[in-house]
Amino acid sequence: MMRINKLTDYGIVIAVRIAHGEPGRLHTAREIAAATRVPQPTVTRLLKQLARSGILASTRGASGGYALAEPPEAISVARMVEALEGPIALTECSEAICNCVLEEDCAVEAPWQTISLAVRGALESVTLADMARPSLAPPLVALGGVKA
Amino acid sequence: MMRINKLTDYGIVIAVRIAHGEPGRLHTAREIAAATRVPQPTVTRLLKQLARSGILASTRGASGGYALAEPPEAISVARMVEALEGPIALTECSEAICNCVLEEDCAVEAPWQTISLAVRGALESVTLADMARPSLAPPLVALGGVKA
DNA sequence: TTATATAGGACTGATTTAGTGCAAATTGCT
DNA sequence: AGCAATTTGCACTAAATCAGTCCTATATAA
Repeated sequence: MMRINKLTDYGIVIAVRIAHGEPGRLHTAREIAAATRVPQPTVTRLLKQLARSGILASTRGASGGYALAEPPEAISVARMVEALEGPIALTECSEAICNCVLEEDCAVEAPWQTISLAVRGALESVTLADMARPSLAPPLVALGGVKA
Repeated sequence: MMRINKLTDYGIVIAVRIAHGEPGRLHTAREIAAATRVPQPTVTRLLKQLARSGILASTRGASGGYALAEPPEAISVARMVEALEGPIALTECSEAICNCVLEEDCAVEAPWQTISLAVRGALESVTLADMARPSLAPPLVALGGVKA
């Protein structure tokens, strides 16, 4: 396991979808729901969240919609993950305040912070542009929905 | 968020606890529960799991208990995480078979695999020995339970 | 044979996550 | 001015996962 949650995954798929279009174009929640097959209320929620954290720019009213607020090269996966599910911290102890009531063995804390930083680095180094451009990555067979 | 679950965290704290003692010594579930303040049934469960995956060696019967099956330098955090919560995969798509029913935008898959590998590398590079030796890490202030 | 431990599984309650729904605010078009 | 399309912001429900417990069987030392 050890996974980011499904909503975050969807959120990124949605952002990738928007990145695919021409830069300035506006995308409505409905359009994206249809294209990604993610249920519309969920799409709506994710778009709001991404807009609130400055990754997407929203335009209200009729013929409104969402567009990227910055070029896709400037948006890291780390930023999207943080926008969608909060600070990247693998254990409770790697966050600011340690609530754990374990013994002094909780000196385990420091290594965890090191690990969290490394993970963060990994997420930081991949951008929305990388995600949107499928086959620049090594031949890893990117077929969705093929079952067996 | 994006965290490993509490049980995995406990499991590692438990392993660290065992690593602290003299190499060959046996530790019972009860002893470890008392030392770590993790409820005993939970400790029992985690010890079993760690033993089954070969990280701990168990001795049954009276005066039995658990010990590390290998030197702490040989046991990576990645291995413990995998023992406790299965393969490290950030999204469903980064596992062997992709079940996602999204559109072809699921080319997102390949970058995720890259990221998963990086994360795995981070977890791989820290060993139980590192975790057990608190202050070799930079001065990151390792105080457990301090609230405000 | 008895007390102490691990082994393995089934079960339950609590927490989190995924998904839905609705009323308000904003804007373009007629 | 009024209507339709669209985002905004919350509140709510159902489902999945997680944390924790318990029970029975097996092994070993004394």
